[in-house]
Amino acid sequence: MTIDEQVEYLMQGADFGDASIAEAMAVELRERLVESEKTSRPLRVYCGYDPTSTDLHLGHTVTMRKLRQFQELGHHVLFVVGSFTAMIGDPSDKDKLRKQLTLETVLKNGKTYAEQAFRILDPEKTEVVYNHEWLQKITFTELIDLASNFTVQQFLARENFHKRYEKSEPIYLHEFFYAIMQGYDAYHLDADVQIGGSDQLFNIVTAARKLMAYKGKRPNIGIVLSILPGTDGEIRMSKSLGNHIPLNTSPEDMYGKVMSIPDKAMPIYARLATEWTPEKLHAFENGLATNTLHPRDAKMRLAYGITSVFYGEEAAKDAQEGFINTFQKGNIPDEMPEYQLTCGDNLVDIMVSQKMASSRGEARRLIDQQGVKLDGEVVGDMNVELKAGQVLQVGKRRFLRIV
RNA sequence: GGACGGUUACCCAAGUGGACAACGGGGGCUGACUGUAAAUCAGCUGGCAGGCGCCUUCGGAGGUUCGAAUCCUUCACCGUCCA
Repeated sequence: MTIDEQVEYLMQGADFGDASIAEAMAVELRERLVESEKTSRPLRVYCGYDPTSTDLHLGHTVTMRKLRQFQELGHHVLFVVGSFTAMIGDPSDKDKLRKQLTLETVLKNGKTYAEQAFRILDPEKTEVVYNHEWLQKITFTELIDLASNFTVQQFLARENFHKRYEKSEPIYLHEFFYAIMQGYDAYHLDADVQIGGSDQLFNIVTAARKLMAYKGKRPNIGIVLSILPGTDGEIRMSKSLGNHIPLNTSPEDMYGKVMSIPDKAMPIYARLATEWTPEKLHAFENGLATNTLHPRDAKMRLAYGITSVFYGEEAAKDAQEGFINTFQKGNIPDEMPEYQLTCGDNLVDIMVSQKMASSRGEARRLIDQQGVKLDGEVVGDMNVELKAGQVLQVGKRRFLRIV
């Protein structure tokens, strides 16, 4: 790739919310790539992850994939586990205060984080570091020195603080330190580039650059990426909102979940969650925009693309075939859980015990709503006799073979 | 330390003595339709129960009342402001 192509590739999916910042960052990135090539010094690319939970989802992989792109181009990645910052709680992604965690929890979570991250990152070119190792040692004197570079107004200008301030909601003093800590990470690690979601714009571009400059280092370049929306297509993907696509799931489930996103979310998923090249991406977007690509086929391509990243081509293909067979043709899937019928079992009980309904009331409701089928026939009577060999279907996607 | 406000189901949010298992929205589920688990439309969404019956729920614990999410007491947590 030429340098210009590299810049395009690396800036793909970026969203600074302001064209002039985007332009400035692209220019700086270009300069540094040129420099790196000349001196054969790989760039140090930093992204921090606060391990507040253990299960990664597709949203977390957006920045990881960006790191991966840098690795492909020969650069060095610093995977920072926010072992200290997670204890403070980043105010960026919420308009509410996040609860603080213990170091023990954070370290444990961090470990599983890094493990899952290596599905995407190249371990050879990744350095995993924990920021409590240096942040914990900062003295009050140093902190005051750092803090004196910022004004309260700068922080209040930031949207999420501003909103809370307007609504008279609490803003804790320690939340201001979060940005300073993140900036200190970049300084401490000699980062050339820092990756983050667009909620990190302030931390990366304002705080870190300012702090690095103050400490006599060259400010890092920020690459601020769009936020991946959840399966609802609206709000950022998050486990607590229940709109996430987990990494630890089956290929079928991942494929299906991608198929369930709204049509309008397809372009952003393609941009942020696939490994597609800029050309492939453009073709996809153009196809959708000009209606030459059928939305259903587009989404299938997307689901396939995303699933194959995590499970490989084979599994993605199987998942796709299963999807076509079951949902498009309405056939019964090849594989499904089995249930050993015993004398006296009735339908409602089985549905509950096999987790096809969360309560007997719900099971009845599903039957009433004609959502339950036996061998393809709608069940009208909840006292039907079950026989071995039958296939029980609840809704569109829950199946059980009676044995 | 003082003044005031809050705590409702998965989430947001109504409800200020009875008709409240609790408005509305989101989410989830089911159905119709379709282009897919998209969009749209309709229904469902505490538990138990083969009828309209019972049980648990509105921060916790007590109390008043025939009757409370609603009133009183007290405790806990959260918040804003003043000092």
